[in-house]
Amino acid sequence: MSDRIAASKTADKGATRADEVRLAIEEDIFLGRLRPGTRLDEESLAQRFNISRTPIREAILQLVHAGLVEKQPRQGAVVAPLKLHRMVQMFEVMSEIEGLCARYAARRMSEEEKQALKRLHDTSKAHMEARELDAYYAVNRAFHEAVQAGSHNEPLQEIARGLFARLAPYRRYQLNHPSRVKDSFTEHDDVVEAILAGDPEAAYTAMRRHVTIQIDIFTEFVSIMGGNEIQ
Amino acid sequence: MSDRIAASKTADKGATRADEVRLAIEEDIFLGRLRPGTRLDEESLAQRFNISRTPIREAILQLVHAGLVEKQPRQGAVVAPLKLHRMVQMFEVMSEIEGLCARYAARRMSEEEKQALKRLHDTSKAHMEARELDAYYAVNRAFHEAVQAGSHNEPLQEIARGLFARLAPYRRYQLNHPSRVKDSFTEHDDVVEAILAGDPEAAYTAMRRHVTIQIDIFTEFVSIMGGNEIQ
DNA sequence: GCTCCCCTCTCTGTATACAAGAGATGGACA
DNA sequence: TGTCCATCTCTTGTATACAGAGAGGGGAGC
Repeated sequence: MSDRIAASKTADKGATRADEVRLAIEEDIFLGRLRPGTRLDEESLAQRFNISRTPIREAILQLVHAGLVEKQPRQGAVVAPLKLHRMVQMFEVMSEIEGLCARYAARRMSEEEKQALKRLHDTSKAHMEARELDAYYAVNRAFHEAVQAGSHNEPLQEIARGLFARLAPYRRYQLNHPSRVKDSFTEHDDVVEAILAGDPEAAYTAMRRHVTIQIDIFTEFVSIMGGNEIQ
Repeated sequence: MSDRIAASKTADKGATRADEVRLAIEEDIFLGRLRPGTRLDEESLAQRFNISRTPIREAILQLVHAGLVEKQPRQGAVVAPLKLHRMVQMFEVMSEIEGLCARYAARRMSEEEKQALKRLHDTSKAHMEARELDAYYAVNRAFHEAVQAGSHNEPLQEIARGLFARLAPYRRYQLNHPSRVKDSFTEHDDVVEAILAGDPEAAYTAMRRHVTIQIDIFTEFVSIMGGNEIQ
């Protein structure tokens, strides 16, 4: 399994082993190979990546501060087992943060940025109509990132990215919902229209509603699954 | 200088050396003993705290992820030298985040929390009238933290704390401004009134304005100092 | 005299060895 | 048979040793 590092896409020149390990574990969490609650044993990880425990520890620390992993002194690290009420709170914040991004984007996006956003949106329409779920999901993410970048506020983007990363492990449950893709597209439509028109409040409202709806879907999913801790 | 760790206030049972070092460096940054741009040499720090480089490295990593320190692979760590435009962006986000906290607080604070907030506010009034600047500053921080806690949204509080930590090194410039304390108190007054009355939008507006004013003061300070990078 | 290249030296990144705490396990006693 | 305590083991935290990358200085060439 030590080929994992070599397989890492981001072979940055200056990157350290710790960075590579972090990316690999991050991906494992995102893709569900490492599920919330899973113990991260330093020694096993060291063997898996064929390196010493030192860079493993650094990688885990980075993940702890990204909120993806929890760690108690002398008691090891586990993939963050999100409590339901905390997830709802995170979605709540996410809706405000993304709404804020949209508001700023409506005011600050250049004409080029607006056209790029429009193109992304059109691409997603094609994927929707072709029922290409994975592709739609990918473009959906790019769409949100474009709006975040359009805010022209780096700290805000960092916050949005951080929240997205922490919610990502759970997001895969969402687009399975029947007709969700079509609704999602319609909501995006409102956002794009408001941003292109340069209407900050409409953009804020549209984006905030779009993300808020995800909370409903998520809680619905959870109520079906039962339990107040998702593992 | 190795007594620094022993002198640490938070002698938590489970805390590691790395945590203690992090707290110590954090305090140095907040109090201006370590100024933005200062190089953090692992070996010197290890000698200063009389421990090995390993926990020092972990502490630095934690500070990097808190945004207080910047680090390039193989080129060491420096206390984050904030660019002016980034600082303004951070204040911009901070005003929205704190406004959001106030909005939620107006809806969600219990009667006990509201009374505690009122008491804090009364205390700060006493300090203002007695012209006790440091005491006012301390209570001011407690006031903001109380509102944040009143939001009953942990991720939101974490974001607010993170931004506060990153802005703290520069905040000391602010309350020196003539009559700032009195204005600050008046603005707090509006916030308290709105929260006690349970008026979310008024609370949001009042808090947002309170923080936004700090941007003006800050940019004024910078324009006096000149330069677009603060060291 | 200036510039460019190479060497050296310092500091970071990684490996490995050691220490210490937390949980598990087994035995003894009630 | 159940519970409590001691010990033991396993994992994490820390120290130290080693390796390798960058930066800086000195010398050679132009």
